[in-house]
Amino acid sequence: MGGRTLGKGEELVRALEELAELSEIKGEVRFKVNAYHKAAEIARSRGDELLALDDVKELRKYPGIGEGIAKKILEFKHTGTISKLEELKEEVPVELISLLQVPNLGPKRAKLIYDELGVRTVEELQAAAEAHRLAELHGLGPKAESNILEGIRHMQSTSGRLLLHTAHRIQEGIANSLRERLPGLEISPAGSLRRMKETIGDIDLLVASRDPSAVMEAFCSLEMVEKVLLRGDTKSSVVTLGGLQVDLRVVKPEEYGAALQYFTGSQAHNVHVREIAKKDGKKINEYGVFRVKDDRRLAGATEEEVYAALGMVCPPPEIREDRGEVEAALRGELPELVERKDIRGDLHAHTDASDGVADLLEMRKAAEKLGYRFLAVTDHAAGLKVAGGLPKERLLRQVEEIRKLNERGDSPVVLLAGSELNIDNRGGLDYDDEVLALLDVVVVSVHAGFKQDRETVTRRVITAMRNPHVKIVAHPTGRLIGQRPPYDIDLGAVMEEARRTDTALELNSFPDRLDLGDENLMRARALGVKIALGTDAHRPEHLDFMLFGVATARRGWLSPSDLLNALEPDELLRWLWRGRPGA
DNA sequence: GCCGTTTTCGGCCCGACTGTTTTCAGTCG
Repeated sequence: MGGRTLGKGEELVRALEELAELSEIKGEVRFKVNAYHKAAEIARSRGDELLALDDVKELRKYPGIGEGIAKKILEFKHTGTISKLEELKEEVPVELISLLQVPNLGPKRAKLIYDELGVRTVEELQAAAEAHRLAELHGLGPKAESNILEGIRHMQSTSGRLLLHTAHRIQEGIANSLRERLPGLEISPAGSLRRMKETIGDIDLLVASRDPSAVMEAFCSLEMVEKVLLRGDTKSSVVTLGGLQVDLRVVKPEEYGAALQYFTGSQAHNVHVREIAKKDGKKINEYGVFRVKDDRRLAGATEEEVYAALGMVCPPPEIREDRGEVEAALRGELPELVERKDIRGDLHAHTDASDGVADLLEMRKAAEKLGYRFLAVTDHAAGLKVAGGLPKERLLRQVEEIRKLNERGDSPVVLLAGSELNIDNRGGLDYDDEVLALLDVVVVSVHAGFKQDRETVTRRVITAMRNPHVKIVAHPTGRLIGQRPPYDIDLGAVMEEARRTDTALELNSFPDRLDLGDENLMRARALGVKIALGTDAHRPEHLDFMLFGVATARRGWLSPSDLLNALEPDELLRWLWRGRPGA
């Protein structure tokens, strides 16, 4: 979406990525390309941190950043660009990067096709392939040409990636159907689904069995299978009725841990782990961990023993992104990640008073079923007419109802009286301070003006945060995964203000939001900003979305102490009332 | 380009598959 500008940190990431990709197309040695990619990854999670530094020595403390890249980062900081990158752009058109998105086409052939045929874009590539001009090139043939065409078609037909929530549901359906046919089957998701990434490309499943053919037979004959793409002895791929690709692999039980480790990834994590193994005279692949000198097998049955054989504790799948977990696992100092059982309540829920479908009692009952101790009722405030925002009088009545319900003392769940207020164009809120002073939890969020410039949006949010009653900023970037990009907001400034004013930022756990996302959560954690998990439930079942909130929190390395949700109701209320007039 | 209680030079992750070769490069996960 046009107007959005990138933050300086994001621009650095893009510059380093372009450096990597253009170098790759140009044919630089792979190791140099890898070094740029690695630096881009470091910048992705800690870009602002890097740009705050002022000398090469400090920058070089980050593993993966050496003299050359440190100088480039400083150059970028001071001039806004990197001369090496500008030189590369002279030699290699930057549009060629888009060709690397085509499956079955990598940097070598992209360069060849550009040099020989002048092809720069996917459209030109398709035309060249259809005219059979690719097959004439040295090193390519008719097969390669049709594979590239197939790749372009695939790219155009698949609208993109699935939401984690959707992929998770499909995976559970498949696993349950297989277990019905093969009782006691050992089956696990692998890949990005097991790492609980916010979107999933295809579903990878792993099975441990001594009878792979029975598993293959059961898998390929599932009702939800539309088409079998390939069926081998230990690996099959199918397309489901919904058009989603599912890969299933079967390994021997003694290899299950190694295979799970291997197929869970991420790629970057595995590369790093294999480096560790190699330096230690060992080798790791999908079949096990081996000692190089005599090929002796050291581990393989469980992931724990696979990592232990390399002197590591087993990092939870959610953090296997090579963002420092490998080093931490070697030191035996992995963070204590939040778990579902640590969550004592939900901090964002709607009832039928605004645009939800269930009343206070029904929502409270759903919270009881989850073993919660509190539930924040945060219906929309007066200003948000489209969502049935509550007029002041209706809100006051709801607060009364909530107080009465709590006084009855017949539920383990304490209801918190709250509101989700809209931040208007000038940072103002729907109700007066006298009304806010009656609420336990004041949540604010942006619901309009998504196209405003960075400074305006940032100022709106920061102005709202300066109201001492305001304790939580909901869905801080406003993105809808796959539908709407984040609005242009300076999150660094918002996080700084959150720390200063003791305001929590939300991790909205609704499946298409997951806002803040993993990388931003890591930034918030580094700054000591508190996070509030809320499902934004509009019906009782939505409270279950907490699963995805917790998973995302884990991907952001959050511990129970980083979350308001791990507090007991009395501790939470103390936090929510701290520093407010009338408290 | 990065990195080093086995190295300041010579390494740098692993295996499978495919298609195009004449022994292997490119791509993928």
